[in-house]
Amino acid sequence: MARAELLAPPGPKYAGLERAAGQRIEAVGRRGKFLLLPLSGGDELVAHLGMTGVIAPEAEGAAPHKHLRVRLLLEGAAPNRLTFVDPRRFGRFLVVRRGDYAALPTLAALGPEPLDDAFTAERLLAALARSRMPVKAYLLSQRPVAGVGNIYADEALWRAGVHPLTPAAEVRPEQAALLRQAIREVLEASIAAQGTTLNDYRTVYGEQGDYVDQLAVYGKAGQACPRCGGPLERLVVGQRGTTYCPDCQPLPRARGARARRSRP
DNA sequence: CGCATTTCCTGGTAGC
DNA sequence: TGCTACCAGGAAATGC
Repeated sequence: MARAELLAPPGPKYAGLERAAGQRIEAVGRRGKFLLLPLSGGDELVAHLGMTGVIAPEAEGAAPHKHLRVRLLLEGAAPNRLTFVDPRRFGRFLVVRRGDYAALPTLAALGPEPLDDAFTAERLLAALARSRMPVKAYLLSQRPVAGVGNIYADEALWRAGVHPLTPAAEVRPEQAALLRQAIREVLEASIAAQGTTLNDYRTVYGEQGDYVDQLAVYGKAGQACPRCGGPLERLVVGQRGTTYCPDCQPLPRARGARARRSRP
């Protein structure tokens, strides 16, 4: 590419872009929610869309987007300008030495790809055994498995019948197997539907994702559980809004808890 | 090191 | 209409 232009205030989210000039984009890869584009000079462009980021070609002759943060000037015939637009600036778009993820600790410690064969029930169980966090919060950390965000965590936990507050280390082996399968099914179905468009998300072709029509619980507190018909409830887990079915996703009785007699 | 808390950001919406 | 207040959340920074 000829150059990477930074249109946002400089900062760690947009580090190293000046080094991209003159390097060829050699591939387009992905790990979890991170896009990885190795560059010919030994660097790597790392992008994360956050919640509202969009990577798309820039229309000829149009005014720059209000929230344009980065513009890549590519060589060759138009369309040869690729933009990163990100209203809320939760996204990242930076250049690092290839494979050097010191500035991206979540990427450095990312769990297995959910659709890889390596993501087995046994591996998930072993990962969960290492944490005392609520299972949902631990899933969101990206460490037991890559790529599961707030929407898909709620959907998968509901499918597996696992309460989001279950301590990760107390998830039973059979629950881990159900959860692993549920994560894979939810992600595969969402990919087939081109993702979940709540407000902003668009595919690279500008299309909305239709998985929103298949959501069972996310954002549906107070509505009927599709499985049992009871009311879905809302919690906050790991600072994130969480919807679940109290009947289909029972919290296991705390280990070592004493039986307590209610006052007559 | 593990985990809880705080921070970053803007658009949308509720309430007055 | 215009104002304030608040909420949404992925990952990093900070604080124990």
